[in-house]
Amino acid sequence: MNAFKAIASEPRRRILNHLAGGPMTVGEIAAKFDMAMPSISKHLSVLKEAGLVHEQKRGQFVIYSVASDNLVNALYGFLTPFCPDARRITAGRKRARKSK
Amino acid sequence: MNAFKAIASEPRRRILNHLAGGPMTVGEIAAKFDMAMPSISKHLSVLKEAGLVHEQKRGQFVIYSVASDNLVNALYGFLTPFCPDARRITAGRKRARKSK
DNA sequence: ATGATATTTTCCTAAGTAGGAAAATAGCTA
DNA sequence: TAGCTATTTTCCTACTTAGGAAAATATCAT
Repeated sequence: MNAFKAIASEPRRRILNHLAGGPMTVGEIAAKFDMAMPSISKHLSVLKEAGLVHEQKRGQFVIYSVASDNLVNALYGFLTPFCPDARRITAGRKRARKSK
Repeated sequence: MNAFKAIASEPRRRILNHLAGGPMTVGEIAAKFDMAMPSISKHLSVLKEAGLVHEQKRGQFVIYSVASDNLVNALYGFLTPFCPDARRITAGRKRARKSK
């Protein structure tokens, strides 16, 4: 159950949540976070290892997407409205989507 | 959301699961795990900090119990039947209860 | 092939964590 | 009080992780 370790990290939870806005490339994700791309890439590989995201190569790009079929993800999505911290992250995502 | 970090550790998930059998003292818990009592005690304090267990002092004993009102715990309980690893842990608990 | 862009890998350092042993604390009982 | 038991705290070592910089890889466009 690596998924628990994967979501134990706040940066990864934020990435996962940002990714919930739809499939996107590593660069698009990195642009939204104050973190170097290699670090983002490593977090993504942890999430992939845990089965929480899917990866699809498109030319030079790698498109990541939430593994919505994953039960843990589903539960986390369900949990979000109830947890202050998770809610804060979600609020940030909505803000980001609007301002785009 | 320290709960995620708390359940990211397999020993803590096992402790939590063992504790689901009912309230018990640190010694009773430690007896079931191949780990020194101080280590168990520290794991319990992490779980308590995360709000996943309750603590009640009874003389020289400290009785711990699952914080069943905690949403994360509830979700973990729900998740158990679906996850191979979680199921293995649960099986261990049932075995332990029967052999008592 | 050359150059440009996207991503990952490698290597490093700083920080966090797990677990044990021994000491400290708390509370019971005589 | 002293002695006993239960638990926690402190201190230590080994291991893991996060994150950045630089190098390597992959793919596209010329």
